[in-house]
Amino acid sequence: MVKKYSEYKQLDLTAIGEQVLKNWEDNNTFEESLKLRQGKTPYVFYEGPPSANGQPGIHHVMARAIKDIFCRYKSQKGFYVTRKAGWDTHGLPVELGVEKNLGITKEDIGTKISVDDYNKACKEEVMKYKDMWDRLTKLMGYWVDLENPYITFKNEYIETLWYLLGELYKKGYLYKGYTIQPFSPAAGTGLSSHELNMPGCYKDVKDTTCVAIFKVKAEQPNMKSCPFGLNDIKPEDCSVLAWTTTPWTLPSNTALCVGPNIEYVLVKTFNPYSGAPINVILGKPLLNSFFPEKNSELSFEDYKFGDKEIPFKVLASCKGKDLIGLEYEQLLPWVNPGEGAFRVIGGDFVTTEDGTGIVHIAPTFGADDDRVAKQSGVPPLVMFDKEGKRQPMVDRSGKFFKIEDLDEEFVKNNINTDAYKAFAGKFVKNAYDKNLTEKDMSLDVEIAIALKEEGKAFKIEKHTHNYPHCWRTDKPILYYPMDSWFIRTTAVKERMIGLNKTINWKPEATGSGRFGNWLENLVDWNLSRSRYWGTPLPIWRTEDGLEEICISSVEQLRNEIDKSIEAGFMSENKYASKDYESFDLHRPYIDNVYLVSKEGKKMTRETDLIDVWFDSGAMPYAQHHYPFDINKEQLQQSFPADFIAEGVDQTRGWFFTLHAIGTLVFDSIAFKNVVSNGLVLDKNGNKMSKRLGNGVDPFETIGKYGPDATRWYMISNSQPWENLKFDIEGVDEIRRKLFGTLYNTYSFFALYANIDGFAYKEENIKNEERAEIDRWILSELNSLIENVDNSYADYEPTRAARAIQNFVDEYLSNWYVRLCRRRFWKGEYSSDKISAYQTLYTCLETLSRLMAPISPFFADRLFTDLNNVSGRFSVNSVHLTDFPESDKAIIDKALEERMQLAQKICSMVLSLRKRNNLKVRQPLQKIMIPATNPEMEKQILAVRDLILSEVNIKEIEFLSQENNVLVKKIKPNFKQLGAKLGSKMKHVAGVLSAFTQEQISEIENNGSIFVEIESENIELSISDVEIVTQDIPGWVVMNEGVLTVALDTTVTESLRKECIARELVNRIQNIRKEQNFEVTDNIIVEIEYNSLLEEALAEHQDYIMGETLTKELSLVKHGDISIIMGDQNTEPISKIDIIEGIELDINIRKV
RNA sequence: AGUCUCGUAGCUCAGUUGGUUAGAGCACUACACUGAUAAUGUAGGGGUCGGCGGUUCAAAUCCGCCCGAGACUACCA
Repeated sequence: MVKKYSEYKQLDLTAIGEQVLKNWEDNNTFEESLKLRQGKTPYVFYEGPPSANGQPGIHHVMARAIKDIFCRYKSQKGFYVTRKAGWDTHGLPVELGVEKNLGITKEDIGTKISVDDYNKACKEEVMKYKDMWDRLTKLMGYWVDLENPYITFKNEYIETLWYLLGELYKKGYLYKGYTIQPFSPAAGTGLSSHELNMPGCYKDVKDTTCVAIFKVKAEQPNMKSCPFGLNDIKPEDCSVLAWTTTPWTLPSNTALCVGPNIEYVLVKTFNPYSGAPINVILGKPLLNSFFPEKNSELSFEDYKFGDKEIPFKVLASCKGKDLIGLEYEQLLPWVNPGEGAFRVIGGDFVTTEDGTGIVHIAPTFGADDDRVAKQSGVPPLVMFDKEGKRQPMVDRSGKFFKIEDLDEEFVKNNINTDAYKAFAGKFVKNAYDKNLTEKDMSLDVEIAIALKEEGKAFKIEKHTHNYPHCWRTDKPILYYPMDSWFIRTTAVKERMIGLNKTINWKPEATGSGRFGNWLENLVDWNLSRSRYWGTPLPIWRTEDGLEEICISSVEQLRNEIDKSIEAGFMSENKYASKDYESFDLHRPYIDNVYLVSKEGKKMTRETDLIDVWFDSGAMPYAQHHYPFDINKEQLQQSFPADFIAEGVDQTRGWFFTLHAIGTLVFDSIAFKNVVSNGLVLDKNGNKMSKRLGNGVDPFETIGKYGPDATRWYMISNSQPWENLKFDIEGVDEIRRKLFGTLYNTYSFFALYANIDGFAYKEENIKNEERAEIDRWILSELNSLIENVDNSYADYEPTRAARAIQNFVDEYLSNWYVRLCRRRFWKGEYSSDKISAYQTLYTCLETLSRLMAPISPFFADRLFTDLNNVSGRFSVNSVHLTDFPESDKAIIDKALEERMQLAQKICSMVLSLRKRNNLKVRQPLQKIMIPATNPEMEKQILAVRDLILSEVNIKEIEFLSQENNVLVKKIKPNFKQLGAKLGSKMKHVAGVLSAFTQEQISEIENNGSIFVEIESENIELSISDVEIVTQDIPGWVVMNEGVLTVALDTTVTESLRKECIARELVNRIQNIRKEQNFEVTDNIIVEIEYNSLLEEALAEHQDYIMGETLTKELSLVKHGDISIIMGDQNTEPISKIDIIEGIELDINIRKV
């Protein structure tokens, strides 16, 4: 039995999704697609691991569609594309989720709940929505190996991380330092920026602020001359003004920071609190906020201490960079910070919005401060506690260190006890001191007063500013130096920048801009996190910090523990077994491991966990348990990645950590191509959020519109890296426009191919023997293949999708199928008909292969529906076929151009008909086209028949340009003339627009013409201008660009008869349809007599009968039709209206 | 605050190296077609190309500033 093409009642993309998914599962199609390519060149893809502790959203469909598209595409291109899934399982959100579920806080860990149970809860929490993720992955058609994912909490995974850290340690890239982090003395804990960004944390508070006077030193070893160019002023008579909202940090000041490009002034005035004459330096833009303009006229001689208005005089000005290096005396000489302090340094972040334009730098209490101080080699002000540890001036409870808590030696050598003792032990914020209230005098005030008394304060006032508070205690936080482990990324900064330039970023700007800038401003990677649920830092230290070890494998750990047992620091080795299921590398188990140092001292693990970004950045190696399960050669099979894709928010996340670890450990990029996709917003452009309830449920969308429409919409609507405004109506539009059209085209094909038994068994008809329109659509198809192939290869899925859409709608459906319809149902099974079938079949089959990466389900259905009959491919899925190859020999650009010309002409004629009320069914005699050149005439002639039949016209007449009935219009060829004439362009344009018909003829005939512009003769050649026909008197005319079409609107008697014949055909077809005849049924027709109809029949009877499969056609007198009503065969009489105002009876029955 | 991206019709988007009527689809209105028919075509309205300034004979396009949206990084005297 001949197989039939499946025909469907209607398009149901959801059902297609489900059925095709089932086929894939039944046939293991994904595995097959891999097997098929085994041994071929690998195309390496890395899955950026999602965290399954949150539900997947529609944006995940977006990100995963992009990943899937290129993996499928490359697979079709013959590469071996393995795709290992992964799960990101560590991190704060997991901890917070667990705490919320169990109703506990961090403090309860170890008391209300054992750390053991806590970790168990984390493992469960992190996989909470795994099933949902797996379901979405399958439903949306994302092919990734879910059976063997890498999971970041597995011991094997962690072991690879330790190995990598060990490598970094060996290279000296791992070190302990400190960073300035938000710290809550009230809660005694550091805070993450995440916690700081919780609503309500930033509050307006009123604090005492102080502008301090920093006296310039007499000796200036760094300055060759006075930066202000003044010789008569001694340095020691000058001072620098700096403002602070936290006067308690002033004793820790070690530098002052100016903006290199900001202008500064030296101002002569008096100290408002002492009346002493001084010269102060401050930012010029801020001059008047300290010195009202009017006071510049006050007399210095008349000033008396206590006067409200203080005179001032600007002596000179200079740039900030000129001040760099200026040394000053320590403001509050309590503690000696050592060499290099008390200098003016430069920093980009300095503004002149408030303050003095000069920033007081206390490196221990500000992140910016710390950074610029390090850059300039300025030391922080630190003290040493009893244990010999470096400490800032403030301890962890928020007070200045008590002298008795400090190292005696240090106190003796570096502390001015007399000055410091008055302040030691005081809390820097009253909120930290149980014995104080906000009404009591704050340390800020005390210090400000002390400065005032010493003549070192210029302005003291209350100031309201926004300051972060601890979300748990509601008390202000401090920025505080905290111990941290770092990776010295700055050591390979240049290398990272260099390697980044070899990465293909989509879009390019993210790579060079956002990522590039990030690398330019690279700082060392702070690895430390004070948490529970994460990868532990594998470093053990002796208590004095003099000896340490970095463990880089479980085996090493095992051996070290054995040594430790021998030394008596441990009693048993819980890591003795080689079974990775038998132990756990997480806290708290690992914290119970104590090792022994070379000197025989006990070593304790550094309690920090590492940044979870290290987990994901290490996935290229850890997913394969490198180097324990695979060696370096094997690693190179899957490193670096050819392609990764993730949201643009990963720039500083995953993209960075992949790149950093790749560079640090392997001196290599980690990925060659990266697509960073934008956000998915709601249809109004707002971010989707639970709070707003504007999120789109991916299951609902896929359930309603099917996975293909959803994917296609997301990819085609905007470039992946732009934000997508997700509008469900758009998905429906894709369903209708693209899949609906394609479905209709397929249905059309299937209908007739089934009738004719076309199964693509015949030899391919040679291209040159095919009809013009066949050659055209095949040319367009091959152009499309090339275009789509290039777009995918360039990681431009949107371009590919749009090109396919355009082809399906504009070319295939709206032109090829429309014009070729009758070739499919009319006539014998001739070679022309076979050519039509082969052509349409080829288009559909090729489309299925082109669109397979984007709409994998529909494409597969289309492919298998076709292939089940033709058996052209031996595989049972489009995803097992190769990507189509463009046949250059079939591409005929001239043909494509002239078909476009034909389409344009048709559209113009239809428009003319419309305007003149001449329906298409009314045949008309001719159209006239002025041929601009012989080439154009030739092109049109080649497609003449298509045009004529499409617009129902008998002939085309070409008018030569010399024809003087044409009314023409001339305008300059701007691009060419503009370059030539420059500023005279405007004049010439004006002159040309005023050209008479005679002048236009002159330039046409002579090839050039002289025009006078500003009494200068300029020669214009014919190529400098564009001449178009504007009108043909007596005709209805339309023009578009260079093309002009005129229509002969005369309806002759003969044309009218022909129209009647066509009307009749139309009515008969309608009735056939109404009565549900098969398209192949032959019929007998009887119509009521009418003289006009009779005349029309006389000429067109054969045509009418042929079109409608009528075997007998007769005209019957009015009333006679009813006579045969008694016949069983009879169908009811219908009324038709083919001639204006006359209704005729008609009867149609099957033969 | 800094860095980056984006801003074109009611909506979603095109718009080549600057070149003169700024395009397409959707939606809306009218008409047509009817052997693809729960499809299709044609026509129409609708734009200070975010704003201002500059370069140029010529700017949606190049430059500067500003406004708006978003992301990331910060939160600071």
